[in-house]
Amino acid sequence: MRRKADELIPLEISVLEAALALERRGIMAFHGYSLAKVIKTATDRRMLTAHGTLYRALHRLEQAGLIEAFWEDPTEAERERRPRRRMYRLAALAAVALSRARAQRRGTAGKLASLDEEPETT
Amino acid sequence: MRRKADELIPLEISVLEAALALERRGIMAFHGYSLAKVIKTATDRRMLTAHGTLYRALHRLEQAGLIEAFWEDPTEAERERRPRRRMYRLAALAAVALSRARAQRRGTAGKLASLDEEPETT
DNA sequence: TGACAAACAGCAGATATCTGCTTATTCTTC
DNA sequence: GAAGAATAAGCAGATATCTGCTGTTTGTCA
Repeated sequence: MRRKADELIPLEISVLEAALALERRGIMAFHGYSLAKVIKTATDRRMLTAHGTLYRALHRLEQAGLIEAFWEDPTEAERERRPRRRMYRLAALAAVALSRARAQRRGTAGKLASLDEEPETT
Repeated sequence: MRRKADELIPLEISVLEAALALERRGIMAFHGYSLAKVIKTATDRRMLTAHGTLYRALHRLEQAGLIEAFWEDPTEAERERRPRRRMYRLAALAAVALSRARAQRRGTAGKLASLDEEPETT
């Protein structure tokens, strides 16, 4: 695909917008799997048939400095008897990058803003 | 199935024998997934189609005090980019229980002793 | 001996994350 | 405008552990 430096592709914009929406609801950290579920329901049909695409997008965003990653407290995962989550938080740069990206390609993404309404984010 | 108190069923015997064999090779701790791989190759045909059976057997053995469980160091899992393992170690009681069980039902299990030879235990 | 209850076996899938391979798309350069 | 290079998307499956449900086996008791 070869991208222009400093640009965001639709999936990345979607991730950032979803994170922003969560932040507005007071949820300051998210993880890949929850995002995948949100995206699957928000953008109806099959997307991310395998989750690899999403996780790779998260890695890219992390590398770009737009999100910050950290592993959740292992005792929490133990207590809830599930695999440990890698948590993400929006970085300060994200808002700027997002508005710039939105200005460039408007209308391409934005389907995930719908999670402003619904609860249920696990 | 309803079992007599203090008895071991074949799968449990297999697990303990596999653990004992590993111990003799100097490997003092094992985890469920590795055991599943060993069992799958040692007892040729399909066994443990789903791994649930094995994990439940491990829980039983833990409850019976024959193995001791602990979660591996999370930094290790991070470093190797894989889920955290729940490690098991034979308890002191295991040897006694095993020989008693072997005396009771001899010839029923024992297929896993073959891992005395092969390396490759991850 | 037959019925019942308890517990195991097997099936299916959830929870999370990650990687290798192939295919499709897009940018750049000529 | 076509070719070539880089990178994302999609497919498939590995790595680990766990749970709910159904079916099967076995010990016990009448």
